Amino acid sequence: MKSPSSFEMNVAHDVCIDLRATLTSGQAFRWRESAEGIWLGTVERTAIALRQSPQGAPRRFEWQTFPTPNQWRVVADYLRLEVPLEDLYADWESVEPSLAEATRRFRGLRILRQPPQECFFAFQCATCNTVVKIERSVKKLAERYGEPIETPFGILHAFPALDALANADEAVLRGDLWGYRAPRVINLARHLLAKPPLWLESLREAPYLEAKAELVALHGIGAKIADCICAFCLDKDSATPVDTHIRQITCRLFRPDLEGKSLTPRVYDEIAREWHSRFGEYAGWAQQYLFLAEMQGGR
DNA sequence: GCTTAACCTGGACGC
DNA sequence: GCGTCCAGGTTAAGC
Repeated sequence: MKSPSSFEMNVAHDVCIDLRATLTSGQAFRWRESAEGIWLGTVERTAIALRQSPQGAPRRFEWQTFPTPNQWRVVADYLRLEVPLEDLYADWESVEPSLAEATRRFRGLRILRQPPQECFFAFQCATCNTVVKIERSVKKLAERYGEPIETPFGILHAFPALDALANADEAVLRGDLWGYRAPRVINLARHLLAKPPLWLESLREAPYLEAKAELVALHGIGAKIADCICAFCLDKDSATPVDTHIRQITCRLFRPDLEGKSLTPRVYDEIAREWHSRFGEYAGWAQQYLFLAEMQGGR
């Protein structure tokens, strides 16, 4: 691995962001931190290096892109820097004081605008799985089928193209920790190939419920995965994926009456409506703070 | 409209 | 060392 000093980092000022919280909050699975405290990841065919500076400061960070340098738009778009986070905190805390502790702890946590295809397939892996294993599976998938991207830190891999996934070997995928999800990935890639080009991307323009309905119509995608895709790559800021953790948080904070009830479609919708009625247009962002607090416990 | 079982697999846990 | 359980769900069948 070459020294990271062989290139120059740009500096972004006056931006409310916490890179660690954002990149490790369970929305994206392929970011890794180098020994120098630089976060490395890819967006389509661009590799990105990010570093919080100075250590822990939430209003300034360093960045660079590879192989084409200085692609600020790619970075700003991915991190959704256009969203005025600090205005949202005030709104949320006025309606729900219980959020104040999480917004203080994870100040600068942002929802990402990921490449839709990577987000779509990464969350196929999330069913009955652990975050550590999801990360490992998605990494293996990219390394096996994705295009290499050269960086000063070594080779990173773009997320695989649709036709590579459609033609993937099921036995190989199963061996790469995808297990019973392997045939689902291949079938979904073939379904997407049969759609008009950029169909997934076009859902960014659709209203939330319409986009979700399109996703749920695909075999293998239920309400939770559809909401993850809507929230983490399709700009649906009010989408609130209801998983086992969110269900527990909701019962504890807002709806003790739902304790012990199965997560049927009716209960799922009821929980989602609860978050939307409290936090409105950016309910998915508010939810992410309490989700991360839950995942990290009292640390 | 709800419950249940099946679907891979690795790590945590109890014994 | 071994057995059991569980983990960011989805689907289909049975009631």
